[in-house]
Amino acid sequence: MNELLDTILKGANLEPKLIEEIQTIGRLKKTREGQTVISPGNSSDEIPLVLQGLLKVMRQDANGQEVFLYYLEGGETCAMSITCCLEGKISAFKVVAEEDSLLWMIPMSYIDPWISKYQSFKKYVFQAYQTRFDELLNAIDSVVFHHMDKRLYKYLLDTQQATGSFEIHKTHQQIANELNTSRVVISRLLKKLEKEGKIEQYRNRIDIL
DNA sequence: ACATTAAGTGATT
DNA sequence: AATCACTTAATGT
Repeated sequence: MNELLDTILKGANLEPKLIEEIQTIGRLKKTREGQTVISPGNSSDEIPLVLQGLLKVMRQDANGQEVFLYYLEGGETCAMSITCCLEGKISAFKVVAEEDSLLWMIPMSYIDPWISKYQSFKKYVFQAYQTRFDELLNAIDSVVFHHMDKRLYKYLLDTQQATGSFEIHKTHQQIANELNTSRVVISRLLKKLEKEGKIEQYRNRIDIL
């Protein structure tokens, strides 16, 4: 029934037996743009694997302040939520659909057994984790050294990469919220990027050159 | 034409 | 880099 899932699993170098298990055990979930997939607190007992579309992973603090962390694209799964669920802890992450997306939801309870049972799954998880870890280190650097300009530019490039479009349809205010800064700062930095010839600006829209 | 929302700017901390 | 106060520009009704 699901060719998408098929091609994604085949591309991930997983054992045929595991692929079978994933196909029989998971369930398909459709999310509309803007819909929350995982929110901190209500510990969902399922891990999303992105089949199609785009998920946005954010960190949320006690005051409800949100910071953009990274995107999850097709074939990717949330390494954070996997490690969280292994520890039985509630995730402090929020995952929101950035576009209408198709997800394959896998019950948490299967994750741990699969890791011990399947070498390929262990590799898959660790690889996902490694990638995120490297990214987070970079993110920390940017925050600590107050490089908002670099953070912003990286955010733009990430968005372009993830959506596959050179047009970003967001307001300065929305971007400011994602990076946890003020609109004024974003406006100024975008202006700078525009002067440097890296972007073009319109209302509700930024083009990456 | 008027109201609303988005974006630009100078001054200040 | 953040905030304030204010201006200008774009859009909706």
